[in-house]
Amino acid sequence: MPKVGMPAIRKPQLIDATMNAINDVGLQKASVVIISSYAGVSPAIINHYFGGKDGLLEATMRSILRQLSLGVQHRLATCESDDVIARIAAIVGGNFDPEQLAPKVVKTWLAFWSQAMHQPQLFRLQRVNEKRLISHLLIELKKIMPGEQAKFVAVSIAALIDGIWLRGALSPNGIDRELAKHIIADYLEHQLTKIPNESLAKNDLVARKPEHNHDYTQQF
Amino acid sequence: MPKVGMPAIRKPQLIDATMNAINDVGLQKASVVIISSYAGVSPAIINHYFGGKDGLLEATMRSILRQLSLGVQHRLATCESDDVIARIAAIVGGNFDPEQLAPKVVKTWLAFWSQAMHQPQLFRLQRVNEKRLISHLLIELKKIMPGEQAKFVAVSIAALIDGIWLRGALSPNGIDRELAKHIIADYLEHQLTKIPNESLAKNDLVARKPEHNHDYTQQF
DNA sequence: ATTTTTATTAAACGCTCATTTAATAAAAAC
DNA sequence: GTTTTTATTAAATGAGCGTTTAATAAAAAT
Repeated sequence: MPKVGMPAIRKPQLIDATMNAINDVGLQKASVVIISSYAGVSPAIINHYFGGKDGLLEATMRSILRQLSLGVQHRLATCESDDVIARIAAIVGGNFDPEQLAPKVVKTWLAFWSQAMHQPQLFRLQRVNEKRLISHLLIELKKIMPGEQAKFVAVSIAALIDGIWLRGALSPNGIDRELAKHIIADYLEHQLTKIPNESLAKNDLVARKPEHNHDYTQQF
Repeated sequence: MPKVGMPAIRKPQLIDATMNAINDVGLQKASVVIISSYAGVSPAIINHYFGGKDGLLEATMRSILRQLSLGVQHRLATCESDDVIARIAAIVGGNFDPEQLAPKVVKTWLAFWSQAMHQPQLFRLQRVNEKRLISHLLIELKKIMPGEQAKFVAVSIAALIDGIWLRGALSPNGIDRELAKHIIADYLEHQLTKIPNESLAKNDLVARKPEHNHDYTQQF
């Protein structure tokens, strides 16, 4: 008994309609009537495919997160595994992918970001995404600097990504991809001059003089 | 005919109730019934004092923004006007003031941040606040580095502030004030080593080798 | 060819929302 | 001390919400 429903069109169609509705009227006013009218179908069909409005919203967020993840993966795949700087640029570039910067995606992102604080399922998705970004950065940074510094730099770069993204989201001009990459590349370049000498020897990842006792990656 | 209504308690009381309601149930579910019950008054009184729910929300955001502005002003007032690093630390410190980091303030902030994209009045408030931060930073940075670099550093620090703030807002551990200050101080320290020599002479603010032709402060 | 399952909708349902109305009581003005 | 203004509420109002129901038609399975 095969379980594939014929119209595999409906789900993506409704997810896209959700983003367009949020783009136009905001999450607060994006009712099932409005969303389904964007998709040209009946409101009741949202329950049929997603079990309710909440299910549709969660699926929409998942869709955006998956797209982001794929973008980063693709870019990483084109880098040599020992070219750390290129790989960090790939991670950053993936987060500033044109598709991620489309107004409807940006507005949907931000809506969910604020919504996540009061909806456990969205909150979990958000956290997974945050941790993955930090984790990707840490893997690369630890190849070239002590663990403590790597954590510090990872949370700093993550903050820069989110901060530039957030500021751009509310700017009439949108997000300037090239400026974003420039700021972060510049930051990384400066941090590289700070690597203690003995860490440049292979396999030496011991942190020296840890100024904080924090686990930065837990903090964020 | 004096115009001062007696209960000047009501407005702040309702604004505080609004933040508490948003903290507990989120903006989406913070109805006038819920908010007014937090304040222990009738829902109708919101219309009396604020002309409607929108007026109350705008007043709440104004209240938070004014508090932020005052915090920065106070800290700046305790700095010598030529101690640029201390003054930037004051601006950063004001943005990470304990009062601004209270959960109810953080959640209200974030709710408005996402709401602002679809509500012109909130959007304007948001923009004014963003521009003021950049402006404060620029005034200080221009004292010690070329204009182009100052703009670049200003938007970078602003992005760090917002990014750290945003990431912390969604972290179970909240925002780590000291780590935030450390990251930004560290960033600034590195930028200071990059100042071209002739700019260290007094009154020389000419930008050299502008790599971008952007006006960064417009971009954000 | 008949049955069963899936896709879809229009309409109804019950609920909650923000706002208005009408009324009352206290305060201020005169 | 009477009038006017202000503060406050309970109740009514009407619109909009997400979801359910009942019905239909198409597709798949038998």
